[in-house]
Amino acid sequence: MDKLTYEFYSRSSVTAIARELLGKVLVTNLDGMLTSGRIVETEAYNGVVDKASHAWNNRRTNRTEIMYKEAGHAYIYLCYGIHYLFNIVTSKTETPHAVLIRAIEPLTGVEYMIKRKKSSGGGKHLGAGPGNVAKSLGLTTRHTGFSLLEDVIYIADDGFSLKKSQIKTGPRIGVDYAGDDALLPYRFFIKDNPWVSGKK
DNA sequence: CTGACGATTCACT
DNA sequence: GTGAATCGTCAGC
Repeated sequence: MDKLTYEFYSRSSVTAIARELLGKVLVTNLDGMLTSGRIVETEAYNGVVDKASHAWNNRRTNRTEIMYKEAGHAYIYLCYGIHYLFNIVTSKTETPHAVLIRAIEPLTGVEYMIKRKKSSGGGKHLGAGPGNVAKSLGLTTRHTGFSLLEDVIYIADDGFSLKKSQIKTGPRIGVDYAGDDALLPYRFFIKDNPWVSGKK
């Protein structure tokens, strides 16, 4: 499997990157447990001009600083005090674009994913929804700043390809506070894939 | 220092 | 469909 490169992540179109991440394989090798899943749903966050982004209006804080760094880093943060959400930093340094991984189809290490979830193991809860993705793969805020160009957390192309007709777009989920920007078609997912989270 | 709240999930009615 | 869980972050004082 070919690992995605800095050239892939550093392009200026965050929406193109989010679309092209569909079908790729997200791999983590943490605590001696190798787990991976095929990406089936993503969302793009378009930096300073996107009200739904943490970096909207060039907001810089300790938390968002990682988004201003170079492409190919992991940005993971705690949401609602309970769930970790996994993002990939893209574009050039000082341009805080990011792609949120919303759902995966589990491939390897499924037994570890069930163990990580402890309660109510198995089923669609393993990969559908951004909180579940991070949970199953063992990702927490500790992993913010990790480089996806190394071997602990990375995304690879295993040759799986999608037809254009299999890729669907829609408005992002859970960002109603962003006004008009909540309507942008920045959510990308694979048509008819059972692992896509389908709330709201 | 304080208080409000979120790129969510799940159990329960 | 509704609401609780739960805590780091951020703005304001």
